[in-house]
Amino acid sequence: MGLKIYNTLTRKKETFEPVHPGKVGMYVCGVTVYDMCHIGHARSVVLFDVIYRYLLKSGFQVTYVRNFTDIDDKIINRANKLGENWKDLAERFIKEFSVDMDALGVKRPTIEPKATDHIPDILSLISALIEEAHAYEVDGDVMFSVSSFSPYGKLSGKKTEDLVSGARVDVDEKKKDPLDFALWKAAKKGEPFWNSPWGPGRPGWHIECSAMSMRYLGSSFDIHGGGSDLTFPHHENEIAQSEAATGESFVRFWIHNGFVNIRSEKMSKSLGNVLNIRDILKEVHPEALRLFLLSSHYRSPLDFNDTSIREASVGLERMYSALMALEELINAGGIVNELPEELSDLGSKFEDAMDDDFNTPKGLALLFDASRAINRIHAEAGPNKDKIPIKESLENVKKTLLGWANEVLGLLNEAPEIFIENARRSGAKDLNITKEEIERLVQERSEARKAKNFKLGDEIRNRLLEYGILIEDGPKGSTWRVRD
RNA sequence: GGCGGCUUAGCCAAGUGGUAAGGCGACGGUCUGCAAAACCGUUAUUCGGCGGUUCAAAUCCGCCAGCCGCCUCCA
Repeated sequence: MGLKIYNTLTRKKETFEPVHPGKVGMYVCGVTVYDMCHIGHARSVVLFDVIYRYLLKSGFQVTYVRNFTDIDDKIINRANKLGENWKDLAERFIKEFSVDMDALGVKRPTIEPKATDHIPDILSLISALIEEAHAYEVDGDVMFSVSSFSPYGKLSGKKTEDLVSGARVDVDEKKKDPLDFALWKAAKKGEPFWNSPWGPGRPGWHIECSAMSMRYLGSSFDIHGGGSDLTFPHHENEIAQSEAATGESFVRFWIHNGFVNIRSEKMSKSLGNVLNIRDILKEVHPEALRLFLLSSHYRSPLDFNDTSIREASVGLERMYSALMALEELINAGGIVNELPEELSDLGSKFEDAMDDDFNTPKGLALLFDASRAINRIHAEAGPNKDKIPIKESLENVKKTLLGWANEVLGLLNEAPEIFIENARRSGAKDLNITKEEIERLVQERSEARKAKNFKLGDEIRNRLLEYGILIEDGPKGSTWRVRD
């Protein structure tokens, strides 16, 4: 069928064909490292992680570049405020970022370049732009001349006339045109700087991404991604800088993800509702967060609230529970030759879903369909081997299921029985009763029940319930879990 | 003001011309001493409203209503 991707540049789904057959160059705007990462960052990173994983699974040789912006006004301001060296601050948050990404099960990109490691690339790119009269120097600053690049606005769909009349563009004495933007900023007193042909200073925000992406992927590459807010001005400016400098088409496919809202409100520092990844993961399993982030289409807005994240956790448990049932069926082995459609077609249907602009909600629906089919076999077969498919085909189902759920979506990494056990016991440390005491009471109740003393058994069950402990009686005896 | 997007069951959410995926919840059932958990089943004659195009529309076009994003640092 072939991969189709919605391209912001053309506003259409287009068939994906890389510049060099079999190889993909992908650049995604990373984070400015001045604070902890929030759930909005998580959405973007997880989306492109899934895209990266899918391209790899499709057989492409992928060079995936995700940068760190480690020099910027926000970093300098924060460092000054905290009395910390700006470089130390940036390094500190790069480490924190990596901790969060590892926790989220995000695959490391091929290259994670830092802006400050690429000053020579940035300088030569700026020099080229000045030579071609696409940029000019004023008092140690270098500005890009927007009017020198006629396609300006092609990504965001903006017309330069509209932008000029929109009164929100800063008027700056140094700019020949209000739309011009800084490529190089002259250092103010006490600010970090690098030497340049225009004096000491530091790179503007947009130029670093042009420099780093072209450094690793060439002047024309396949995919560039980021949050939808970066479309303008950041990505628009990247196109202008890069294409003005090289005369080549910069990027084939622009992919932008939608925003995460918090309880129907925009997440912002002023509203005080910014949710850090670190804090969320104290309450929520990382895979549940991934499932949540992938449960609606990547371009749609996504609302984070107690219900939505709870649903994701429950859904994940459902998948693990089916995986456990599948493993039991494999161990039992059977004689049935055919598989239900939900299991035999899983691979090709999942691929179709992903090929259709990375339709992860549809993919998840297929995984739930497969889960139900597995559970149905499990429930109907019982101990009868004549109702269970043969071992080999069940093993193929598991391979396919994990091939997509695990390799591509980054879910179902754990052994199911361990996952389910942990999910049941999570939060036990916050209770007013020790684990040993719980175990003792459960044991006491089991003995009472064995003696048909159900009155005492129920009494103990109620007592434990007051502590927030639920008893579950199964064929292998009684177990307990923390009530939600 | 300019540009773009969205509106599908109680809630979340796929579906861009061929007659409504999936999840949560709710309800019914299996299991159980009774529960719980798990599992199974049921749950939109209809896609914001009104017109139009078509053999056929949630899907295309027009108008109206409501919501949202970007235009300024932002994933």
